[in-house]
Amino acid sequence: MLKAPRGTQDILPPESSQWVYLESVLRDVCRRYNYHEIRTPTFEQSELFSRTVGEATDIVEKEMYTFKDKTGRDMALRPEMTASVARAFVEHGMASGPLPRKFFYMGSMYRYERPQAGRYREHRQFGVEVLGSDSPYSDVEVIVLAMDAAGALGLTGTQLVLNSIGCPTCRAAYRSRLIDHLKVRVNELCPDCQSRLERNPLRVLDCKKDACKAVTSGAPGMLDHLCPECRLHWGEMTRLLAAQGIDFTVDSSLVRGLDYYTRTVFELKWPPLGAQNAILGGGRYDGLVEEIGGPRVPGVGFAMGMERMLMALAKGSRPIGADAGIDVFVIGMKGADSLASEKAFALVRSLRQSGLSCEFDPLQRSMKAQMKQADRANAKFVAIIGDEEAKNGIVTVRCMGEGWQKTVGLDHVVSFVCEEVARLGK
RNA sequence: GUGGAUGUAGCUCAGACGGCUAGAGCACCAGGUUGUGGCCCUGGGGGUCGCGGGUUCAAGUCCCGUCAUUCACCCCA
Repeated sequence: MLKAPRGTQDILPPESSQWVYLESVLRDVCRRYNYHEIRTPTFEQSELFSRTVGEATDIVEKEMYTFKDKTGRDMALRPEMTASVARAFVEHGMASGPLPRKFFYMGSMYRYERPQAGRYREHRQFGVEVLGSDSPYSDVEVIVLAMDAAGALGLTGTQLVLNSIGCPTCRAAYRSRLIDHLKVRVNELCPDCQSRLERNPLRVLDCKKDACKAVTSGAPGMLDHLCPECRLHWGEMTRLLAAQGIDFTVDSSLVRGLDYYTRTVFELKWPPLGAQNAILGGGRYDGLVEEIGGPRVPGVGFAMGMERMLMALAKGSRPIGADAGIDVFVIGMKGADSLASEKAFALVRSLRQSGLSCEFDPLQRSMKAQMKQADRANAKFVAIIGDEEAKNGIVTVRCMGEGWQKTVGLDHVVSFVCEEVARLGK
């Protein structure tokens, strides 16, 4: 049997309505923050990601879905969105327009990983990007946007974790200092960390192995080695966050897995989710636009794992997205001729054109069977047209909730039902 | 990529030591009411027991492989 590829999933009704709900809440938050939607291609030249995300990162090294197109160009399904947004920003000369530009996006990302709960090969992200502002206010704006989005969705119990990884200059200095410190006891580190030592020493800091923790416990912290500019930015940003009443914890071991980050990095965690408990993550990327050949334009943003958010909402606070029922179910009884059925079908269309949600049974089953469907569809009203009604130009209207029914002339049944639906709605 | 657990109907699950036509609840369809839902009763449809090998007179049950899901590592959203 044919199955959906590993790590992918079908989103079926009624769960799909939860996605619609999630998307609508996020869009409304973005409207209030004046962020505008950007849509970019699902695949890009592979080079875009190897240059920005980083040649030596797991994402580029072993998780990208790459392929050659018919002319032999190296392409990749996008593993993340920030590089694409930056590319579009440069390609369309937005740097010479008003700055900053503020974008949001929603879409599928692709990474060849071992699937587990909260981690998929195709997953959907919502995210925002601000390009053209190096102000700590922008860092704080995207963070409070994230917090407000979580709040608007009713998610409680999240933890905001922050760190600064400095700029290329102070990070390089810190890096060699850290390597020097770790080298002294290199043989006490786990094999993973030994190989990480030269490639990505910051990662050694958040290794969970006790042996490594012992070695790193006295290690210097990045925050103590920021250059004056980075230290100022960090200080301002944390001060502004605190002034907004945002609780956060500083975690000097927080390192993001993409090379383009500078200064601020953060994650919003929701512990009950288990191993994959970061609902969203992001940070500042002041060198990214330049890296892809654009001007010096700073940026900051985050990405939210939408599946993870839905998992958290389902597991936590309150259920969402219950589908409301339909307004009217029209029953057309199959009689000696098809007159009643056809009149019923015409009525369905009129009701729909008038703005009501309406359903009928194309299989023209028995009255009982159709009543059952109406009940299952959670219909407020049932309109019945059988031989008698068709002949006399009338319709029997039944209110499912209140139990009554009456006959109404076919020519004013639409307005009658509209009024009744409005009455129930109050 | 590494390790553990799991895989029987659309869904949730039963199927002691291998042994007749593989079951239940829910869902679905029909009938009980010749034109009236929710409750109830009766009946019905639906399963290559994830897939492929092997052991055996006999495999849903045991063995191997494989695919998928899941938990953790890793990584990240």
